[in-house]
Order: sequence, then C-alpha cells, then structure tokens
Amino acid sequence: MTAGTARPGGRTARVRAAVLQATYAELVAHGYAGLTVENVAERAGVHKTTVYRRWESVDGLIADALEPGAADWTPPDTGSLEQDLIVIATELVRVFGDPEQRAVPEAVVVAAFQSSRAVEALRRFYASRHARAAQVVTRAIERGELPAGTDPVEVVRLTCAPVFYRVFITREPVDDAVGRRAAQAALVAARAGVLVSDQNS
Amino acid sequence: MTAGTARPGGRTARVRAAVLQATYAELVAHGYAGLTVENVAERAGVHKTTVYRRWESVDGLIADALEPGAADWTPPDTGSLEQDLIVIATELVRVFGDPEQRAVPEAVVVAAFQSSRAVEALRRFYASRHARAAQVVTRAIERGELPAGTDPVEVVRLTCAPVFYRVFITREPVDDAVGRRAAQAALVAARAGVLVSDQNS
DNA sequence: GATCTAATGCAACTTCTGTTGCGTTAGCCT
DNA sequence: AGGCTAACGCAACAGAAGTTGCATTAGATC
Repeated sequence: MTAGTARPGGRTARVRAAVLQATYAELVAHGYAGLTVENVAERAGVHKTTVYRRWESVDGLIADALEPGAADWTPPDTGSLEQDLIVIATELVRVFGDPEQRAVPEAVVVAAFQSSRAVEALRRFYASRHARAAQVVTRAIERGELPAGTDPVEVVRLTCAPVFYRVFITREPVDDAVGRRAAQAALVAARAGVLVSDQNS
Repeated sequence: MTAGTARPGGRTARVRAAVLQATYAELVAHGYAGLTVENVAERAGVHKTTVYRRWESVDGLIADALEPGAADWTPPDTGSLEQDLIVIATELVRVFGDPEQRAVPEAVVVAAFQSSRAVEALRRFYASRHARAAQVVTRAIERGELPAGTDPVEVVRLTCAPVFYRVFITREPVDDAVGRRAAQAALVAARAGVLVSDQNS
C-alpha cells in the first residue's frame, strides 16, 4: 500500500507511520465504534484531509493497520501435535482476553462487514496465519501422527473456530479449557481421518 | 421490550410492527452498513423521532429485530446423530449463502461489537438455538451413541463454529462439504469422549 | 362520549462527518 | 543551489445524524 507513490521518502513515510500508530492507539482506547478519522488525525499530528485523501475512511485505516501483524508470528514447536494445537488455541484465548491485543483483530473483523478492503486484509491475514500454523500439522503428518492426506489448514481451522465462535458470535466466555478442548477435538477428528482433503463423499 | 408500556394497544403495537418490519426490509436491501434510523422510519411511515425515542439507535432496532427468530426453529430428527448434525451444519451454510436470510443474523453480530443490547440479544438467541439443537445430541446420548456426560451444547458448538469461522472471520467460501466435515469432526470428537463436561484436566 | 395523557408528529437546531478549492511545504531532480 | 510538483495544511462548506420543545393524535378510563 502506498508503495507506488512517486515520493516515498521522508514526510510521506513519517505521516504514514504516525497515522497507523495513532489508529492502533485509538482502537485500543475507544474500540472500533469510537474510531474517528478526525481523532486519528489529531493524535497523529496530521490534518484530517490528509487521512481522508490517503486512506479514504476508517475502514482503510483498519485494513492497513492489520498488515504488519501477520508477518511476525511463528507457530509453537513442542514436539507434540496435541501440545502445539493447545498452545495455538490457548494463545488465541489469551489474545482475546486482553483488550489491548484484541483491539486490532476485532476491529478488522468488524470493518470487514462494511468494507471490501478490510475483507481483503482479513483474507490475507488469516491465509498467512493458517499457513504458518499449518506447519505444526505438517510436521505431525511427517512424524506419522496423522493420516496421510490430512488437510493441515483444516486442522488449524477446527482448532481456532470454537474460540472465535464463542468470542465473536455467541458472546460466551472463554478460558484455557475451551481452547484445550477445541485443540483436542481437532486432533481426534484429524486422527480419525475426517480431515483428509480428498474425502468428498 | 416495550412490554411494560402503559398503552400497548392499537397504534403503539402497529408502529412497533411496522418499524421492525421496515428494519428487516432495510437490512435485506442495504445491509448493516446502510441501515439508517431515518430510512427505517420513512419506510415504516413513521417519524424519525418516534424511532429514536423508542429504540434509541440502529443497534436497538437490530437487537429487537432478532427476537422473533429464535422461537420458531425446531431441530432435525433423522434418527441418526450424524445426519442430524449434518443437517444443522448444512442448513447454516444455506442460510449464509442467501443474502436475505443472512441479513438479520449478520447484522446482529455486527451490532454486538458496539452495543451491549445487541450483545444481550445475541446471547439470548444463541442460548435458545443451542438448547434446541442440543436435543439432537441428548437423544443420541439416550440411544447410547455417545459417552454419558457428553456436553450436548458443546457438540452443537463444534458443529457450527467452523461454518461461522469461515463466513465471518476468515471470509473463506463455504459449501455443503464444509458443513458435513464440521459435523463429522464434532461427532468423532464427541464419540471419543473429548466433549465430556466434567473433563477439566 | 368526554376526559386524560401516553405516544406520535413536526420543525428547528446543534453536532459531527466528509468534501472542495486553494495556498503552502518539503522531497526529488538537475 | 534552485526549480518542480506531489503531498500536506487550512478554511469554508455541504450533508447527514441526532436532539429538543411544543403541538397534535388517539388509546385508555370512567
């Protein structure tokens, strides 16, 4: 984003950094509902027209703010698939339990309901996250812990989905036990061969 | 809601019905992002101040519009737990595939991110839905298909979560195969005893 | 059917969001 | 160093969202 600009140096980059950081801070402070272009601009020390021109709307800001998050995450590697999945699921629980860590991912989910840019950002983010987390499963398949042909990403989805479901859909509380159970259920299903990708019966 | 009003007859009830129906129609037509108090009021043939006074905001409208949906739903009863779960999951897939049926539930999920009233409406709705769907599992436990002590609602959650996860979080496409796999995974996990409620190890 | 008053309609107003035209600044290039 | 111009700041504006005070309507009660 803003990569093809004719003047990428100095001020433009500074403004961009300041605005995205301000977006993050505002999200943590007021959440998606309280996110305003004007507030972000003021916090960033930038005029609101600048923000409107470069990001168009709050959804553009949010979509942009998510980008960095995907890259710097590495999956656990405990040697046991079950433990790896449990770590992944309980880490999710921990993130959603912390308002500060939760702010950005939650905001993007909300923004995706009204902005195709946010949808694209979400797809890219979770595609990346899934691919990284799937390494855990791929290693397990190589160790012979799971049936050959098991879809690694599907195991990851099954591990994460129940946590998201409770947090964002049914609004039920989550704790480590929820994550653990999701991980174990995904594991059992994978072992039983339910998540073999060819299986389209 | 509006139950304790001092004048429940005639006009008040008519206005309420007209407004909720208009809310539904507007949601289908423009989605949550395009939902405006003024548009709803105009469509309902009511002045906007009336809507503001009785529902306060769009989130109030949405929370109210969800209420009727919970009551009139009965779970399948095919005689086989696997088939019941598959029906539940693929029915979800079908609902989310139809913009008209999808509009209201999606709107409430969005509204819940910024309105505690919508959160309460969501909790009530899914608590009711889960309880009804859980009958399917309870019957299976009685038939001896699942270990005693299996948490029926947890089986339902595990069946539905992957569909919601793809639709609302990762924005991946869903089809019947997705629902079928989710149902089978939940079933396998339940059979293995992973979803026994006592189990807090 | 006359009265009372909750609920609605109406209009004006304030506030907030987003836009536009133009002047100014600062990065890039020779 | 000096010019060129993209990017930014500024102010004024347009439009929508939500509020308030008061008049009007129509259910309820006797």
